[in-house]
Amino acid sequence: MANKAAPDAPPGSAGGTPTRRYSERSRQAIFEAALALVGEVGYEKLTIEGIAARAGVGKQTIYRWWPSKAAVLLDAFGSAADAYEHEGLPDTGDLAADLKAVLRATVDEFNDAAWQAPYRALVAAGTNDEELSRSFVGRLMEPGIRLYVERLRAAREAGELDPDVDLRIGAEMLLSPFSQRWLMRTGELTHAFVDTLVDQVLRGLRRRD
Amino acid sequence: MANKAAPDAPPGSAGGTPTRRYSERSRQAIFEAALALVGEVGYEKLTIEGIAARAGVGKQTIYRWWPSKAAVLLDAFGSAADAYEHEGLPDTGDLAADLKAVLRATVDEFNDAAWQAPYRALVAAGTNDEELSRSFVGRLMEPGIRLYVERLRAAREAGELDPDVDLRIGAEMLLSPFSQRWLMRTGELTHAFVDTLVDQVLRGLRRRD
DNA sequence: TCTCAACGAGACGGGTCGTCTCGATCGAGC
DNA sequence: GCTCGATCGAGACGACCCGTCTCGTTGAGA
Repeated sequence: MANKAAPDAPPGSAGGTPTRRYSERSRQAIFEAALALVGEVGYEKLTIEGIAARAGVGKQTIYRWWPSKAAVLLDAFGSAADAYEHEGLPDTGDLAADLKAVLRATVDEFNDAAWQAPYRALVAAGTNDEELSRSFVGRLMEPGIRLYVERLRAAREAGELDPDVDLRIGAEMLLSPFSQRWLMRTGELTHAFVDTLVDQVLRGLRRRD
Repeated sequence: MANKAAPDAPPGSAGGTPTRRYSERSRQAIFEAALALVGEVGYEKLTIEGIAARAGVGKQTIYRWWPSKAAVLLDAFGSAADAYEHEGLPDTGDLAADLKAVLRATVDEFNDAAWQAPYRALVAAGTNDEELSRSFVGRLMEPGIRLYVERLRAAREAGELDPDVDLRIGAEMLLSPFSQRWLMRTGELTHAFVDTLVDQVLRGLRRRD
């Protein structure tokens, strides 16, 4: 079954299909309009008509390629995220320091207002739409989680972590309290918080001497 | 500033204001209609008009008391949740067993379809609406988190946990991976998962011998 | 140069929004 | 019991957005 949230990119990605017609200009205009508008009016008041008008595009052009405003945002966000490809977490040999550095940077990123509106909008939409959330998780979240799992695996193989540790759950112990605080505003997102979190999580994962 | 998501309950709670007029029948009918409808058509297609029609109530009666459909759901959910007051987590002296028992029960509860729609809807709405999310967290989530913090505190005072442990973050290490999996569907919610999670979290919190 | 799908633009019926206006209903105070 | 006034159920109203459907127009592929 085709992933309705990620339609074929018209001219890009040399697929098997002959090729769609021109549209790249409209595509970019739609992404920019969607991201700008969701920041201005919020997700609830974001409309397809509004995006089309702002992008200088016909409504049909949007309806032709995306099934919902959430799908437009997902593509817009994914297109922006693809820009900086993941190159893995740093590995200086000091696991705690590496994790703290990355998570501190992520704190700053998540406290940036420009980021918040579209990202929150996507999570919210995915909460109520299972298919969308699967696309969202698979495209934007899962790769990030795997980076942490891999960094933990390297530490385990270096003898730093207990061999019996469940790496996936270990990564979730690091990331979920973080994203939960941000998403549901159950607590502040500070450098001190991630430092304590990293220390307390690693205490449980480390090999006993 | 008044909490717009939780208007004065008309006849209940003897406040300073003289008293609102009768409405309890309508109030209950609105809650029942809202919860039933959100389960049938989902949050996106839930409308104020629909709730009013189903409850046999004028639209104005809803608009008079609540600012949005999310606020109606929050009150409906809170009113249902107030029914079974929290009486604290079990304390048999075996922390791991107690936590596993409670979290396993919570797994079953969260896998219940009837629960999911309104709860997801509220989280989603709160994601995009800061004030709503603060009401939601304060009224429905924070009390639950505190139960875990208190159970951990009892264990720490019994000498089971390290005295330096941050209880709040400890509780989040237990609960956030859980709710994250449920909310964003990043993984399955099973008894085996919570068992491993509890073991792995407690490994880090326990006092070293 | 010709062809034809995608394009911008916008008309269309249907539905919901939030506000407003009706009598009717009921609690509070006399 | 009677008056008073706020809330009640009901629904009309204009505005907006939905998703579909035409229009000519544009531009890439043959």
